[in-house]
Amino acid sequence: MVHEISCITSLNLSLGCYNNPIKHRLDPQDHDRDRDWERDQDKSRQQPEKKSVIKLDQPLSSLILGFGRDQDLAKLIQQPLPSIGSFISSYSNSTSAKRQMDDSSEEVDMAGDEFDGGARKKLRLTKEQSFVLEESFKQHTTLNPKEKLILAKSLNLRPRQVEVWFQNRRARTKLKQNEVESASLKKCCEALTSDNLRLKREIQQLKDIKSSGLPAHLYMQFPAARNRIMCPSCGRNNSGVGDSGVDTKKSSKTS
DNA sequence: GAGGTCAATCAGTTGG
DNA sequence: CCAACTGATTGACCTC
Repeated sequence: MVHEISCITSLNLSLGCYNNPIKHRLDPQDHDRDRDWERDQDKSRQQPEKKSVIKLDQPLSSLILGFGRDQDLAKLIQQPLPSIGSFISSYSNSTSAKRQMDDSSEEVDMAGDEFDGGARKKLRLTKEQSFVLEESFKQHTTLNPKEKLILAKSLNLRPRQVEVWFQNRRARTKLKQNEVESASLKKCCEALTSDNLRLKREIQQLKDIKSSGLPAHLYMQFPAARNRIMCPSCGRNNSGVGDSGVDTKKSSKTS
């Protein structure tokens, strides 16, 4: 399988997001936390990048190799892969996103054009960034501070963004899991309800037969009396309940 | 109190 | 156009 990822990095904003003039409600703690990181990034933010096409026979396979905790993550920043070097997330709006897809050959300097008209633009992680985050998440659903920093640095993201990604990922994984669980519980409940209904009908049927005055050896030939009933909790099959409601299999054993 | 996670929510983007 | 997805924020709570 060949993954072809087109990176129109000239259209991406190389982490200029930190100057976002209208980034509202920024957590002051996060700001402090990320300040040092931003200073580091300022240096590497300058070089404009050209469009590059990355072909991955095995998508970033070298990254998957043993994502241990710190040491393995540390390998990320040492990766010579061009894709790692060009992990540049972008703030996109519908127009810029379209431009990225439709007009990929044209170089547009977006560095000073992150927000037009005061509209908030949303960061979209690149495929590569998402991929690495996903792989990392598969290994560990939480990050320690060191891992967070390493991952952030390797992906050209703020530590806070990595943190938020993991938070959201955990929340949404849990949500999906709950949906699956509730669906299966609903199915189970429906099955039990219909089973309960059937059993009630059978009991009524047996009562009717019994009240008709037929001898036991005759009415036991009716389906309702012969049916084997499976206990939903233990999964054991019980013989049809007679008028006493006693498990006939058990009673025959004991007698 | 610092630093972490989680739940709830908002809001921009995307795809049908 | 709308539902789904997803990045981001906020506040509550927990642990050390």
